[in-house]
Amino acid sequence: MSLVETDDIEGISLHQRILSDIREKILSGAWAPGHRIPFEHELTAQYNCSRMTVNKALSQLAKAGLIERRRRSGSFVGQPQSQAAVLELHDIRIEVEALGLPYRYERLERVKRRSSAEDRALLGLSAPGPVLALEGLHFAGERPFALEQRLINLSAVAEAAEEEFLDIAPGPWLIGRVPWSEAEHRIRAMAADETIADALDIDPGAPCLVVERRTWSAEHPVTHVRFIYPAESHTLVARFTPSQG
Amino acid sequence: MSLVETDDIEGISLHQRILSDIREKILSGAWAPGHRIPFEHELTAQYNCSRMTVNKALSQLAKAGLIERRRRSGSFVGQPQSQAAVLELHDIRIEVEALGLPYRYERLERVKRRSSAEDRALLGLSAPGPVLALEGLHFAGERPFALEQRLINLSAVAEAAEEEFLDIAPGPWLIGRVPWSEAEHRIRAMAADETIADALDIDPGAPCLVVERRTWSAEHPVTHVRFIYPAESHTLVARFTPSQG
DNA sequence: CGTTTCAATATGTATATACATAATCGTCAT
DNA sequence: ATGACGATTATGTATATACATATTGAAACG
Repeated sequence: MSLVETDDIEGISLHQRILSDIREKILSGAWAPGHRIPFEHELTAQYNCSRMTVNKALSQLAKAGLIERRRRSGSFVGQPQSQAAVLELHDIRIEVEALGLPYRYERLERVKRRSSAEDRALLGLSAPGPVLALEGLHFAGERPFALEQRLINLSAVAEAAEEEFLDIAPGPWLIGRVPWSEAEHRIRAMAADETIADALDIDPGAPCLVVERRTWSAEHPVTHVRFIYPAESHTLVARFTPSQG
Repeated sequence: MSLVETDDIEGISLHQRILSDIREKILSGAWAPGHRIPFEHELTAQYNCSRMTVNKALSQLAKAGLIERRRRSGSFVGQPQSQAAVLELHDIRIEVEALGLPYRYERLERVKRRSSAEDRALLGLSAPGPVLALEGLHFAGERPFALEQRLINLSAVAEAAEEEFLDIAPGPWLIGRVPWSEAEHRIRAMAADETIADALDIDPGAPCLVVERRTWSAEHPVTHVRFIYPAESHTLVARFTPSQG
């Protein structure tokens, strides 16, 4: 017999099989939260493999949050999975073009200023500094599709100060330039006030979907953006399959 | 010198350090998409460690999608990250209790019927069959917090037919019983109609956040639920870090 | 009875090694 | 040129081993 077991009949590696066996037990409810799963040495015997192989599977399950491991005590099924879903946030241009409509961006306002207290709160900045405040409209055909209100931290993205953003949206511009390491989204419903209703050509008080995003690059706040969609124009879609395969 | 290197001064393991060093290079833009990162044997030399240790770091980066690995060719920085965000959808009870308010669920309606065409469209069913239609209110203190409209496919969850759901919400009940393998969410804004406004004790036409979820268990549609939140009562939050830390 | 100490135990990380597998490159024959 | 083929190379998976570390449980001690 060769040193390396080749039970690899179905094209999946052994640690993957161990991983999915255990995941199955947990997701099916056979092993309830808090249940102690077999020790590494027991699985080693059960699968007739080395501890390293078992360890690889269990480490991955632990990283995914499905199990919790405690030295000397063993590994336990984690508490009810928080219902996390992967939310895809497409570029607005892509969304509009997916509707078969011509896309256009139009700048409404562009102000360079020292950050106000409100600016700093939105960006998550502690010290004052230069910011760029932008407002623009995304069109689908002739109809306004979304209003964008954005702050850019010029201390983090100095080049943005030179850019006019007349008909290119700041989103794509930033993506090409500043790699982001972290982002936070807030999604809510809101009634359009006079200004927003005017820009989006809807009735004041009409419901809107608001998506706010804060972005960091290596600990530095980069931008805060608020997209305001008329209720009819937008639905976010999120698909979810529990824990990676 | 001991067999195991103990450069573990800062409490992070070596493969973790290698991983975050490389991630840093990628996120900072120093290594652009398509750039070939050093071979395992080069990193082995650079960090003065074994190939297994380097491999562990690179495998994790690959699983996270930050790099792409090709046999015989090497490992390459992946293409621009798709803007996916992890959206946490908590149990409503948890959310309410996090606000420090007492939680209560109250059933408004419960109808068992043969699925209508609309029911089948919502659930994603092709053939007719029995369904349970539920409507209920989630309270935070004395105020309505969310209205829930739910369909349960009784062909998939027969036990639900016997349950009254008078003051236990169908969500937690289902989670304990039916493991779900897939879910789809739709999020949008909507104006409250007469019925909804009445139930939530808000003005007709007031903006609401609507979260709809369809759930499958092993290919079978299980349930469709629509949560309707008054705009003030709810903000979805999604945090995102490209590739886990 | 409470506390300290110590051995046992399960996991965490790393090593050196072995073989498998996929892709690429150069060589050689057609 | 072109295509077949084998050598080379980088990654993929697994093994056996070694030592670290946190935590538990029991024994020893005051």
